[in-house]
Amino acid sequence: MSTKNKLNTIFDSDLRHLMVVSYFVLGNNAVTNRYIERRYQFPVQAWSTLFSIVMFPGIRAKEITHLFPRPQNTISRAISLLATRGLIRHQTSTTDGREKRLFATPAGEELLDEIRAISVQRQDELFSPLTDAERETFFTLARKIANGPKLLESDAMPSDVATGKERNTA
Amino acid sequence: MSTKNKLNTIFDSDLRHLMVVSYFVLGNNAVTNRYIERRYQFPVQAWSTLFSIVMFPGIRAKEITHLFPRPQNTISRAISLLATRGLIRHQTSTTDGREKRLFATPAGEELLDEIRAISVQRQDELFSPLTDAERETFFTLARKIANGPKLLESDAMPSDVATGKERNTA
DNA sequence: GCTAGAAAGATCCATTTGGATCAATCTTTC
DNA sequence: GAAAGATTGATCCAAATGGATCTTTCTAGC
Repeated sequence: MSTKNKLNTIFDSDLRHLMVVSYFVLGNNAVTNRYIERRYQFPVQAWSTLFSIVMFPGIRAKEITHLFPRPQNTISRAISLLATRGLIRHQTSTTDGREKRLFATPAGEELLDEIRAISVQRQDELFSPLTDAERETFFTLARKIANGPKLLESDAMPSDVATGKERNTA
Repeated sequence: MSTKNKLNTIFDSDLRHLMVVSYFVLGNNAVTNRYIERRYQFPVQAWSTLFSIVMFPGIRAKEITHLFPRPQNTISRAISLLATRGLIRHQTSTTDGREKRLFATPAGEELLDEIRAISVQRQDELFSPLTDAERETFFTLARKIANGPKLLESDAMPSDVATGKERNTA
């Protein structure tokens, strides 16, 4: 049985909906992450962070973790890397001394434009098997899933599950 | 502007197709990975690997990297972890001494059944915003994308791009 | 049947990761 | 207005990651 047939078998199984999305996103991430890291010498979350800051000048680090679901320290590190490179600057909020408002520098905006253009090309490439109408259908459905209440809070896989270790001693 | 509105703005941008999928997969992965690691004390790729082995008895490590696009050493480590736990066994191929054929033990099959049942529940939960018909439409389109020729080989983001460092010295 | 090259899988090691903790600041309650 | 608790973002550190390399085995060409 060839690898292609094995993939088809998986995509016929009871977990097919989850598997097919995992597969294409894992595959796409491998391509995207390698490219961004090699070409720009920073992790992909630095690009996500820069994107957030250019789109929403004055955004706070905490909010970025909600736009791109990554751990807080990951975003924190991306911010300090971008600041070191002179791509963003931060200024402490006047109303709350804990908050740091983030802004892109001209160099940051310029770099974002470049990466963004390449990403649009990548998007076209990735979705090229679909017609325009199909892309919109896919997008509409994906957006419904993204808005679902159980995306980040699961009953099936609760975040406070007892660990294997604890279960053994119980 | 609230975080919810920011998300909607992103989902209205030129990168919306990529962003919406990234968003829901990153979110789902956070939930799934944390659960599997906490509950079973192994990384999520160990479950992917066990799944592959139960589905396809005698599969080789190399093939698993094509079913779940992860680096080769990641799968190699998952295999040795599963073997240590007594969940799988390997036997060197009679026709090729380099190949190790992988098989699940009864304990491995039992564990897979358990995780698989939970994963099906998680799948239902994640896709609950869609009707059954919408789920099938989404699946059909996602499968087309997964089968696309540019998934793992990109023109927009080629794997042999010159690094930032090299470009500076050129 | 010998040698050069390719392929499978294990291992090495510098770097990254993310849960946990910490310091600073703000809010609430009495 | 003092103390307890919550929130933001930085930092710590043990563990995981993944590119590169190594070993073993197979294959091709002569």
